[in-house]
Amino acid sequence: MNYWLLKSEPDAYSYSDLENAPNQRTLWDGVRNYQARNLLRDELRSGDLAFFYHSSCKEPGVVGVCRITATGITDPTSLDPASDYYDPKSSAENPRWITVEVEADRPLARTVTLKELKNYPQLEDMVLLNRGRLSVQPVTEDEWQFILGLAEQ
DNA sequence: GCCAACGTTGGC
DNA sequence: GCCAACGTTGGC
Repeated sequence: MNYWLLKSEPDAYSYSDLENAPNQRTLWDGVRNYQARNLLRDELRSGDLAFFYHSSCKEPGVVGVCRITATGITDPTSLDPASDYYDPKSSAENPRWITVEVEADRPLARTVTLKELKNYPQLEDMVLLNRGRLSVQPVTEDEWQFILGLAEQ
């Protein structure tokens, strides 16, 4: 099993929005970055776990855990001319944007803030801290366990 | 294929 | 609102 970190702006879609969604699941749509798309398409597997990270907000940080429940799904917003995420270069026959379904697993006992994550040498190689703008990114098992531990402090 | 201009992300 | 760090676009 692999671990990931998914960013979302809470004003657009927060962890509590996921908890309140039907079946506590949602399609992780709207990603329009090829590096992130390649991870969604090729690397994420059903059963993998991901941190839910709140970005561009008052207190950026990890707020919860979610689980990947389905993969290889064409992003429907890319085919919808009415969507902000519509991409005329994508089609049902040759989809350009592939995504996954996620399910809320559990909220962290507290938000582990970005500010705090920067303090620990154990996390200095985290993608989050070194490649700021990637919205889907891998987390190592050590990083995963360490951050879960922080949340319990 | 290079690279300048431009757009976006996201922390602060 | 600012701006650094990228990513994308498009002329050449």
